[in-house]
Amino acid sequence: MVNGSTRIRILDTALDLFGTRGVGTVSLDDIADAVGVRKQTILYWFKSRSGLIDAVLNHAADELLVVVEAAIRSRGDEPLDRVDAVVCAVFRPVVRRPALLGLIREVTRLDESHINHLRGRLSAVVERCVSYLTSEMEKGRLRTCDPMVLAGLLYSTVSGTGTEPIVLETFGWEPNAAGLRQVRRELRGFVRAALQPN
Amino acid sequence: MVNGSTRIRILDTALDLFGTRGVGTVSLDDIADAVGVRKQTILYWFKSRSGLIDAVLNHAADELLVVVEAAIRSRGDEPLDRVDAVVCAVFRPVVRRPALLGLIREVTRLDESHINHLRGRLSAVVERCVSYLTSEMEKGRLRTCDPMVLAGLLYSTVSGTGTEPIVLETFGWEPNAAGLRQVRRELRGFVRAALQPN
DNA sequence: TCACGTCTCTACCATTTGGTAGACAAATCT
DNA sequence: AGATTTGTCTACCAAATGGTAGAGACGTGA
Repeated sequence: MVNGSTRIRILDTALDLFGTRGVGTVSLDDIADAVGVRKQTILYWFKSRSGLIDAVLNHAADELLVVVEAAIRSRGDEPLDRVDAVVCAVFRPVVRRPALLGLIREVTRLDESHINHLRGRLSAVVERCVSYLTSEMEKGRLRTCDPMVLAGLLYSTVSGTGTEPIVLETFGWEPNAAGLRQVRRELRGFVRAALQPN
Repeated sequence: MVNGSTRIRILDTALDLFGTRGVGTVSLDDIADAVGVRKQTILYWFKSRSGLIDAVLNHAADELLVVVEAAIRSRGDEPLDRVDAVVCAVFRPVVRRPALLGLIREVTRLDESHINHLRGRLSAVVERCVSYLTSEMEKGRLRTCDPMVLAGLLYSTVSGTGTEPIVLETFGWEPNAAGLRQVRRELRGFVRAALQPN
């Protein structure tokens, strides 16, 4: 039998745990317990912890790429609308799968090899975004600035907002569906204002 | 003898390691090695790992509070200039002590007790910021929106920019002094544009 | 000099970690 | 049926972890 189900379950569970608690603090036993299987089963499907991490990063990149690619293509010609669509797209996992952005954010804590692995997977979208911003700036339809850094700033804002509910709570935010919609609305307004051509 | 020097050295080193590599992945032995002392010396100065973490969070909060308080008071009346001053103040540690914001960002990964501890230390500044934004919005000198969420967004943007050099590198940024100045300039322009009243 | 508090050390310990070796059952192939 | 592959398990292991117990070096006050 092509029993991929165990493999997938491990991958999904690992993504959730890595993304919410941090890669470094989650042990194979933790993952195994959550899946309902023994640690050795994980080491059967993935040759080592490090191999599992790479696989999970791939898994996450896949999920993110699909979402973003679709959003980039969607909606009309106006750049503010388009960026808005991407922001919404990236924000969706915040609700549906909070661990996803949390995992991407873990890059900083990973070692060189994993970093490069993830970078390789994401570089295509990143370049797309930067060159899109560049061309729209040249047409004067976005506030003129360094498009590369701007892309980084946008990422930081969206990702930070999505991955740090605890920080938002410190600012007085309430973590429920209504609060989340509110955050998304403000986030969109914020980005729109920051990009408006002058 | 009042030999506080060992204690301070432990605190400083722990802050750096916790902030750059993540709290969960740094062991007492790692810290001890970096300080040039044995693990048991750490456990003499701090009653447990958890106690050390709290002490380090205090240490970080102190450092951050001083910087921010000073910036809030400085400069004239114009809110955009004032926010700009705070952004610059928070950005300074990015250059001088990259671990500082990195540690604050670790909140998400900590457990309830440490979260509350840190929250208690930072709540005063946070409230100050939010009420300041509120009053300036009422006067129509800032773009009107939810001041609480806005504060969170600003934090995410600044902190993310400062703590994720690796992400910025993925976007093509080069990590040197000139690059850093460039990032700061763009960051300030970004925030300014986002806050401009309409 | 002697007693005492301060500070760092060596020597352990129980638990947890990533990983290896190989038994065992079920399914698949010949 | 018999042989082989697939998937999960039990039984280990060496290294690292947070933590305890207590020895010894050092200076200070009586």
